[in-house]
Amino acid sequence: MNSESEFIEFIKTITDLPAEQEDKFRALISVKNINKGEHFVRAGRNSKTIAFVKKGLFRYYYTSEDGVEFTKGFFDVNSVLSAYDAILENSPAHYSIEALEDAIIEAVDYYKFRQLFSEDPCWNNFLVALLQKGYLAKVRREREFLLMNAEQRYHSFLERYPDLEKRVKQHIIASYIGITPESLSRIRKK
Amino acid sequence: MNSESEFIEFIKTITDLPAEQEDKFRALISVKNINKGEHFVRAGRNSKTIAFVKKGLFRYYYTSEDGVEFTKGFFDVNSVLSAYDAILENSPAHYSIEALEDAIIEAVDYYKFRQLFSEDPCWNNFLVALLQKGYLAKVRREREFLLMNAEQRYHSFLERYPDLEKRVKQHIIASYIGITPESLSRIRKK
DNA sequence: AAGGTCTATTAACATAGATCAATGATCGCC
DNA sequence: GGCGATCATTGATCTATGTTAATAGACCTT
Repeated sequence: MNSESEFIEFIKTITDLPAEQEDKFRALISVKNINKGEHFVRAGRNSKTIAFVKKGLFRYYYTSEDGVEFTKGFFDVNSVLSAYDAILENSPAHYSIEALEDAIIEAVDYYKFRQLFSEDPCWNNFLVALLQKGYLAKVRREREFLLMNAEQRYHSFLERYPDLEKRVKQHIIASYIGITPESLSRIRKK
Repeated sequence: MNSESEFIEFIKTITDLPAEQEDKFRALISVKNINKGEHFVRAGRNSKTIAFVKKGLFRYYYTSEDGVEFTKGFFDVNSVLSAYDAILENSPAHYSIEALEDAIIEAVDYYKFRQLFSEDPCWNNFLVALLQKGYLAKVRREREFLLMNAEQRYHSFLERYPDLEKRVKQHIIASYIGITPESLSRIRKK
């Protein structure tokens, strides 16, 4: 009997997964704990792993030259993590991925995963679905930066991530919205 | 003898294209002229066409509630145009796509194109490549909005689109950077 | 070439959000 | 349960960019 994999369950919600491919994929998975404050990816390092979040919460963030952090996004349970652009370009990641809560992930080496691609079209289907989701999220975010002021972006954050306001510190939310913690404090007072 | 298609040549630079698929795809293409100022996609309308730019220059732009335009991006010769998020969601486009110069495109109905997908994996390869490119562009742009001020974003624009400064009006460049034409004028004076 | 319509520049003022600094509130830890 | 460290709030300024408005230049069109 095989061990359970939530990653595989997740993939099955997106595409048909032949039993053979399922087994091959399962062999690539290793389960890892990441404690709050630890990193899955660090800016400046090459990365070659993708992972599925079984438990916990992550954020992606940039660090500017003068050390200020800017949060790109939040990834809760049932998300796929990766420094995908860095993997594709085989270059150091521009950003870091940090656990905001104690987490458990299922990690897979991208290059080993990539080898499955030519064996069955299900993987391309899966990748297309992931990319489309990521693309839609970025398009939405771009629209927000172009069209909205800080207060509107805060409300958009609340709508999109209704439970994160309690789970995430103010200064991290502020860095997601693109303002200072002081400004966010003032906006919230209203 | 078949007519030339730059769209097909472009696809061949990305993936192997079996002769049978090439013929089927060619049958879907219709060549169209779009004059400067005319639209390929209009915000608020459903769209179901993708197109390849043979000649000319396009921009994607949002229009805010109070009628102000914000340019998402520029698409020169050898680019693929589509309101892809709107097509995926089968919903009205949030943005418009306008010709900034007299243009010639090769247009293809997305749903007819989509029917080819199950016939050969080359189409998924092609789609993954397009999505990755789009995704990388959005990631870069998000980073710029989070980390850079207006002047830095202007210089980033100049690096990325070296020849567009001459071809595109100031107020459109300003709307891409996310500032007013007046502010851009001041930045350029330096 | 004159007139009209876009487009770009410039200046004066307004404002959102940043910065700096001080004070309070929370939270983990011995 | 107290103490230091982190985090949030608040107030006083500062600055980048927006707004408004006026002018000047560019580009058509007849």
